[in-house]
Amino acid sequence: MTVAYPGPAVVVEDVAAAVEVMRSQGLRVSASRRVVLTVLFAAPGPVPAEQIADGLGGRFPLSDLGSVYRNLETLERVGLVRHLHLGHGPGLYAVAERDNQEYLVCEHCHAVRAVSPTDLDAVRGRLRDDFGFTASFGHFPIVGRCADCRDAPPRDHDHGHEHGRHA
Amino acid sequence: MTVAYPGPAVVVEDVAAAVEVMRSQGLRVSASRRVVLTVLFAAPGPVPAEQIADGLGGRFPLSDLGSVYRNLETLERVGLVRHLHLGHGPGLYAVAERDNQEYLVCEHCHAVRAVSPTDLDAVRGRLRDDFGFTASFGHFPIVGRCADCRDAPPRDHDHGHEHGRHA
DNA sequence: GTGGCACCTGCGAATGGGTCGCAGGAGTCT
DNA sequence: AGACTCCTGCGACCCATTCGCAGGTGCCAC
Repeated sequence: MTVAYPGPAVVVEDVAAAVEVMRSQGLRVSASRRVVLTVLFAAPGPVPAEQIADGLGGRFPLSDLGSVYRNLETLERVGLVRHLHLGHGPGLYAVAERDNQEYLVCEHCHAVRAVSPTDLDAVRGRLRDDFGFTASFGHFPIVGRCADCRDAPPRDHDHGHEHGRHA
Repeated sequence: MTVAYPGPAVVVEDVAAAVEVMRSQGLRVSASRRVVLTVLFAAPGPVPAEQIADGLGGRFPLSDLGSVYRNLETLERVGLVRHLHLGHGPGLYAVAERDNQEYLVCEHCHAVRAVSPTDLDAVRGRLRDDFGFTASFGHFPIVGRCADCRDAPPRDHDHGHEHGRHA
């Protein structure tokens, strides 16, 4: 990880278009990079690296987790991929264009709600007005209680093994 | 970690008072638990477990990191301690009463700004109004750009090895 | 003040997520 | 087709944290 210069998100809507971007950036188009992109496009939301290495349930076998991480980093550097951290648990990766969203995560039921950045502008505005701080909830989401769990008793407030369903 | 039932924060202002709470909870007051508390009270802000095991620069030598983790968990369960995650990097621990704060972390210069929960009520209010979501920024802070770094170019957006100074 | 028993400690090994170095393999350009 | 890199797979490694176990110790009762 540690993406030195995460480029601005590049908009592509399929693997072929992503491959074009890769070529235009001087990156080689290898089989494993195609698989990484294929899995990311096929996934319903952000997925952990290990799931990418599994090749979407064995349909696209990929051998090496280390290479997956390197490819994710490379693809993130050119802006095709992004990653985020939902609480604890492994980092999650997604196609940048398809996932330029910000997240609200319920610490109780682990539900994940994706919202478009503009929906959070009012919140961001308050933070800027009150603290001169410009928040971004893409990489580290907002954690708290969703409406359903507002009054639920505390349970445990650590580990994020379960990746809540997306709303 | 994985605190099963993090009790409500217990308010104590020194090690002696914390020891009282421990006794009242049926916990044994061991030397190493005293050291953990002493270090936490002496620290200027949240500190990683390893720094606790170091015993505040060797002044209070503690042998075993594993025991430190176990004690932190135990003390957190009774509400004397809490922990949080500032970006990447190890978890940070603090005396619950002294640190019932919420945090804003700059992803660029890693500065950490502690604010009292009430100062974020307006922000929380917007989130509740707009999404029915009750946010808490104590365990996972708000990440973004502080005023100084608002217009700085992107640099890297991962790893939090440096624990920014507190504001 | 001395047992005794459960709890706590220290140690070491293990786990999970992620990175790195290296040697060989495969895109790409000509 | 050749050559030059980059990319891959493998294994070792790192860090933060957890776990199992055997032995030590705080605390309560007598």
